[in-house]
Amino acid sequence: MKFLTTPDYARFATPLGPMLAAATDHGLCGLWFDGQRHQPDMVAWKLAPEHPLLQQTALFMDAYFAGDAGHFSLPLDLAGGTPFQQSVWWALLQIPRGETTSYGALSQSLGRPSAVRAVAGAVGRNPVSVLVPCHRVVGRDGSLTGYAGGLERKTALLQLETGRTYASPPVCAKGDTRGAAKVLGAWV
Amino acid sequence: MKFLTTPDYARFATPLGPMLAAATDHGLCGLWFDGQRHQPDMVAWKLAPEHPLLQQTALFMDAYFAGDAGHFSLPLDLAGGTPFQQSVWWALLQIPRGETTSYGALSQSLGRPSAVRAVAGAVGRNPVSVLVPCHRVVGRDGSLTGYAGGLERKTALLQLETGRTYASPPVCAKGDTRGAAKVLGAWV
DNA sequence: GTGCACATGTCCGAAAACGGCTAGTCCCCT
DNA sequence: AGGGGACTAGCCGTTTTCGGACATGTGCAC
Repeated sequence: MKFLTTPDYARFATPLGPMLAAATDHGLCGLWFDGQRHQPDMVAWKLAPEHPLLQQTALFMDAYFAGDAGHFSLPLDLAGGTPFQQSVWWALLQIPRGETTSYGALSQSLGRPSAVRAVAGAVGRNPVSVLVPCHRVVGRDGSLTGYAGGLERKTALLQLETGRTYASPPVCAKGDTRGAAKVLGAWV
Repeated sequence: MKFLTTPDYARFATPLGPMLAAATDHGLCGLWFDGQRHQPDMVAWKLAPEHPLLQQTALFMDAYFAGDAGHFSLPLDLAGGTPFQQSVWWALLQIPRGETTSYGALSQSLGRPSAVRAVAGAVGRNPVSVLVPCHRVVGRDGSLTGYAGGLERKTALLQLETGRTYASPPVCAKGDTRGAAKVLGAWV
């Protein structure tokens, strides 16, 4: 995750915890939860709470978490990332609010049916959380499988969008202590 | 239970409750009571109440439940199912009206004397109820032991065919609460 | 450069569980 | 003795479950 120009950034609060937003001249280039994986290093970034786009973003997120389903029209700058990743991220934008898709279906729609795992990796590195709805991608069997911001947040986001309740993520999935430790490490 | 061509189906009433009949180009491929176990999923089936064979079937069942013992000559399509299952189903057709046989005797006549339990499993998955007389197979000691459409219906069918009265099935056989719950769930 | 780890899905083989059973045993009760 | 009920161990095709092997682009540590 590298940016051509040094982004401006700002922080704001949400019901799911503080978020960090970043913008370049071309648009919003990042939106991360605190403690999220794959965060940028922010070297030489400029704090700019009064940046118009960042303020719009904060306002929009307020509305979003209030349940407002309005269409968002903030300019996005997804130039950071490989061509493959970008194609995945743009594809994510096609998933309508309230719906979910699977990693397999997503990679099929990208014309790379067998690159499921690569797609999953790209989804996980989506720089603009929530707005680029990587949380709408779930396992073929409906299981949530993972989220860079933590499964709790993925659950909450889907619940907010669909109105349905989702099973809370297991503390230790399938006896995989390694994974559980990671999840805990990110949160405790 | 899978069919090569998507069957046509129709529903009609009987004294033992509504039935669902299904037919392919080759003949009658299914006849189920409402709530019967091992029902097909009916994906992409076509409702066709005017289908000649289905109408014949309904008429025949009317006559059957009226006590008419006439020989039936509807074409059957028993192609769904494994070779083993098909051999069992065809063997069932050899049991004359008014008679019963046992699972053990049936498996002996099939040349698999020790495959009693497997035969029982196949009998239970007979797709064409009543016409393929799986209800004429009882336990070695005369007990009715089971019926996918519910023991009440098995009792009624045998009573109709033999004129004899059968002991009504116990609400809770041999203290097996699990089984009893299933039966209740299917019927209530 | 090399190797490894990933927010997975599909496929395939092996193993286990599951029945619309039965015959044999053991016990208890006439 | 003899009959009936509870319990057990085999029986075997089918279904379900489980585990491993593959495929893939990328970032990161050596």
